Amino acid sequence: MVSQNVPQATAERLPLYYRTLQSLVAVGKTRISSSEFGDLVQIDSTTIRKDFSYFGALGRKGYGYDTQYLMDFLRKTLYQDELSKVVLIGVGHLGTALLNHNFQKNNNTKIVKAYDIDPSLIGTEVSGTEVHAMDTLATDDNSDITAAILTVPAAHAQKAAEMALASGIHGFLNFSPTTLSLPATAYVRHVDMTVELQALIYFLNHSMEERNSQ
Amino acid sequence: MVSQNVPQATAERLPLYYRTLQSLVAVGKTRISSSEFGDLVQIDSTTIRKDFSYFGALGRKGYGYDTQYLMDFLRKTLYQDELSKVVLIGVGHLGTALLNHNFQKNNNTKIVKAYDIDPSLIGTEVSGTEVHAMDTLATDDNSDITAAILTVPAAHAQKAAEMALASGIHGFLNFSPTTLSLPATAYVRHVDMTVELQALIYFLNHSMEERNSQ
DNA sequence: AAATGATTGTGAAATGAGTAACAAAAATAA
DNA sequence: TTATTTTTGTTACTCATTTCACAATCATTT
Ligand SMILES: NC(=O)c1ccc[n+]([C@@H]2O[C@H](COP(=O)([O-])OP(=O)(O)OC[C@H]3O[C@@H](n4cnc5c(N)ncnc54)[C@H](O)[C@@H]3O)[C@@H](O)[C@H]2O)c1
Ligand SMILES: NC(=O)c1ccc[n+]([C@@H]2O[C@H](COP(=O)([O-])OP(=O)(O)OC[C@H]3O[C@@H](n4cnc5c(N)ncnc54)[C@H](O)[C@@H]3O)[C@@H](O)[C@H]2O)c1
Repeated sequence: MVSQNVPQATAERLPLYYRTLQSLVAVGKTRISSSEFGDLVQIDSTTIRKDFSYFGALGRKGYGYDTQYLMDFLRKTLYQDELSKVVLIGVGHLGTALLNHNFQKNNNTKIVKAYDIDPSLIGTEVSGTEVHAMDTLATDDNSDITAAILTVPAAHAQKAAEMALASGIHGFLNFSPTTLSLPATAYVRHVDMTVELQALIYFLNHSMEERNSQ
Repeated sequence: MVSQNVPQATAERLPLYYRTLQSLVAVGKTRISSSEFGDLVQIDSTTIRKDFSYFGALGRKGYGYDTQYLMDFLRKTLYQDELSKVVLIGVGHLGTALLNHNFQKNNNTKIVKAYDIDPSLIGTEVSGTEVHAMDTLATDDNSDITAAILTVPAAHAQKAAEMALASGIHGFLNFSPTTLSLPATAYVRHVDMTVELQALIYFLNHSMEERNSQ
């Protein structure tokens, strides 16, 4: 498989490239150069070319890249053309926002069900997604589920992740502000909005200082 | 100022360190070694020690770090002990979740007001935060505001950011799936949940392949 | 008070990512 | 057809970050 040598940093940019190509195809743009594409996503054109080169020669010299071809290639690379099913655990404020958002529109990805412990939520539908009881999670067969989105309070995130793992889920997108300790068979990505906001404020404070002192 | 030589990667870990120290202090732990702390946040202990070393000698050899002291130090470094005011633009599903969450509890950070274009929202309070009309944003004086959280639809993010910039806001936490083009005086952080989910699925697919082929 | 053990702080080495430079190739123009 | 322009793919280089290795230092035990 080609993809074994793809650097982590490159792999993390692919979804952005894919989404940007979708927009380009949608507005009827059939070709684009690495520099124009780079301007669009605010990444150096050399980085773009290098990223694509890990997958072979996707462009044509003197011409650029065919948007439709590149988009199709990335779709296959990212999803292997299969629908990825995910579950959401914790139907609170953030969980409800995510259910409403629905990732399916542009990606081969769907939240197929949700879990919560709140009896008043269990059995209801939130934005068309059924809410199941947390009790059933560990014993359910979720081996066809790619990933779980964790939007439970921090104190319950570890336990919830373990239950999901027991049901056959190996991927986790953790929105709660806590680190998960899971066996190496699991893969966790952590989206920490609080940290993002704090980091933003830190950089603002310190870049201002630099300007003042110069 | 010491902080001029702090690498970006280090600066981005500080908020996580700070929050973890808060938990440790809360449960009464008074000292911790870099390796125990590293286990907790899942970062190599050498990286932890090196990160702290950019700020001078914060620990004691043969002993470790004093949690209270380190926490206080990081609070001052991160916030300079001033309350950071932020605004939120776009009181929809995600915006409402963020307003409800309220970052103030653990950080010196507060969402002081919100903006939206929806007439049915303008003038109301959402989770205790007043919603202002978008019309007034560009002409408001927001020079005391550190950052704007952008939770408007992608098509409106650029315009909203420009208006906020005009009102004196220079920091942006952009949740919409689009790249912002702003002058160098602005600092933007992009939280793209769709990209996170796609990247997660990509890594799952490809690490599985590797396992199968080995 | 001396010996032992723990743990930091830090140069040096290794890894990884981003950037620059440019030959090769294809497209386009003359 | 030939010349010129465009733009890729890639090699070499630079920069940033992580990891290694270990002396220096402090805490703790005897
Ligand atoms: N709301 C935000 O904007 C925001 C921002 C950043 C981080 N977060 C984090 O996301 C997580 C959820 O935030 P929220 O604002 O949606 O909280 P919330 O309290 O609104 O929702 C939590 C939901 O999880 C359910 N729950 C509680 N314990 C559970 C368990 N053991 N198993 C299954 N479900 C359980 C609750 O019934 C509730 O529906 C928290 O960890 C929070 O820190 C939220
Ligand atoms: N909801 C999610 O979980 C989620 C997840 C990932 C990304 N996002 C992104 O976050 C953004 C908001 O998502 P959402 O689900 O909250 O959408 P939403 O439609 O629920 O809310 C959007 C809000 O913005 C307001 N708005 C629209 N145009 C505006 C303008 N020009 N100026 C000011 N306010 C304006 C609307 O009145 C509405 O209140 C979108 O860009 C979305 O792609 C959302």
